[in-house]
Amino acid sequence: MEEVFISGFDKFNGKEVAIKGWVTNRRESKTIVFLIVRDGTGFTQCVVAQEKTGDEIFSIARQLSLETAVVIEGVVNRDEKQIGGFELLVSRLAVLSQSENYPISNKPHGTDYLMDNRHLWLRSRRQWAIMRVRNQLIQAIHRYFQKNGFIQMDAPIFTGNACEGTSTLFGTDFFGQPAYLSQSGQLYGESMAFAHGKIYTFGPTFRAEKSKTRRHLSEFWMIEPEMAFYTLEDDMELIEDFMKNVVKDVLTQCASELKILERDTAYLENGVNKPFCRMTYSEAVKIIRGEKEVNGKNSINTLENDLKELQEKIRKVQEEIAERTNKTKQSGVKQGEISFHKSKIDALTGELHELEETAKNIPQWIESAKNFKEGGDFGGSDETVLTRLFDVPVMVFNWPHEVKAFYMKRDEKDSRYARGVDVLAPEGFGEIVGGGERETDLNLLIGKIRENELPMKEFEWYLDLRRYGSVPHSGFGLGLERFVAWICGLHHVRETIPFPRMYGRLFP
RNA sequence: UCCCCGGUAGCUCAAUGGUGGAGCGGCUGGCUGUUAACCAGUAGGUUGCAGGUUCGAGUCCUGCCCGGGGAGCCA
Repeated sequence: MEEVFISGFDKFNGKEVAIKGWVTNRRESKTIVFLIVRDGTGFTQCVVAQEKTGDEIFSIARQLSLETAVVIEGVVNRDEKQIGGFELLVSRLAVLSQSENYPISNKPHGTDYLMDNRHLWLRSRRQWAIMRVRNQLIQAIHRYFQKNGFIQMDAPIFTGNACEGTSTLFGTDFFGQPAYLSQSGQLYGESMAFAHGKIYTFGPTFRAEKSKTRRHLSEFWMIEPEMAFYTLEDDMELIEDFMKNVVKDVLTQCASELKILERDTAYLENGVNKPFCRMTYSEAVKIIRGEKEVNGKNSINTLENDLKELQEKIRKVQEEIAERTNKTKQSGVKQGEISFHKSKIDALTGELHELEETAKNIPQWIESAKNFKEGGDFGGSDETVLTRLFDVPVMVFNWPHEVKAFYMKRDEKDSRYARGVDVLAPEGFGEIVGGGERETDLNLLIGKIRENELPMKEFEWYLDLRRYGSVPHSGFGLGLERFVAWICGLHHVRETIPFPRMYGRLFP
């Protein structure tokens, strides 16, 4: 008997095989039991018919509880209606390990509950699909850089100084001296690029801000390429080519996972096929404020329309809830129907809360957009306002130098600006890449370090890069989890990493 | 740190200041090639914690804890 994986069923149609896995769902009737079994590589329906297996195996199948580990033998049968396109007609079945009262059912759960059970939640279908997309994206990133002559060289995680001097860092004790968990490998990346030309780091990064938003984690993975002899323009070319390639890679390799996630891939395909939008910070500010139109669309009007549409949607959802509530109260309604309406109402209530939350925010976003002061950094809402007008990622470059890190190169044509670039993903996902050209002038750098009141001594090694063969160079940082969230169309980055570490969450 | 919302059965949610409910899940039985299966029965509660107002508090007030969303900060 050949032992196979569910992912390889297509090679065994009509043949008898064995699989090992876990029962994720069971539907039973008098003479037939349907099991949904997962083996890590996929999910499949196993059909246990009493007349085929005999009474003993059939009665075992009837009593299988969720997440019981099993070994099953049966014939692979093509059936397009089933998940994965196949099912297994069971001939024999044995329990490897019984599971009782599994905490996660096929019914809706709240996020807090699911996060408390993250170690088990990872088994469920959506989470399984997300992790496979994450894996594919990581592989695609490595493939891209390795193919294009980049060397992976990782930066240290313990650092003696607060790199950019801005973020709140996690403090720790390094054999008696204060040390911090790295918030960026940026400065180390530069020195490695001067040794190897083109490098990238790929590692964990830590931020201690008490941020509670859908875009923040305390511990996340960042990819930071750094290239010698690259200008800002070269950097932007690379970012776009890189993003197009890895997104395309994931779209083709993870089509079935994205289908499980019910991801509408239109914007992702745009990202692959259409050129990204590029604009200067000053242009972006005009657009955000509504002073400049994009393809006939004005930011403020667009938002106001969004709000109207949202309010209309809220009204409809409220109506539907009222309607369904009425139906459950009418006499002579069957239990099943009541139950059906109940679950619909619960889902709608959740949807309503989210819609109301957004509706509450939009007026604030409009205000903030109208009153945006030139010279400031974009907030999350400004990013949404701007990207709402585009169906491709937007690259904003030449930022006011005050809002960017001290190492960002000053624009030679206009010293108010620094040669930084942020890439904003469409569909409200916001900034997923931040990068730019680095300052090459030793004295300008020293001035910036003083201006930011950073400890000069700690940066001496970094300044050496300008003393010994300083050349133009650029790089960028990509937030892996934000990228995964965009590709999967997820509401929150916490689902993009196996065990998220965020404000208020250290377990499991 | 600040602003808004929430905390009721294992889970998801109801309950004009007046006897705490439903669905799911569990258990028992029944029915059907089922797709979050269905039907009947059954068990299940210190309403986040502490105090206050009231004849009476899940509901009102104060403080605290926890969670969600947003601001700030950022990828």
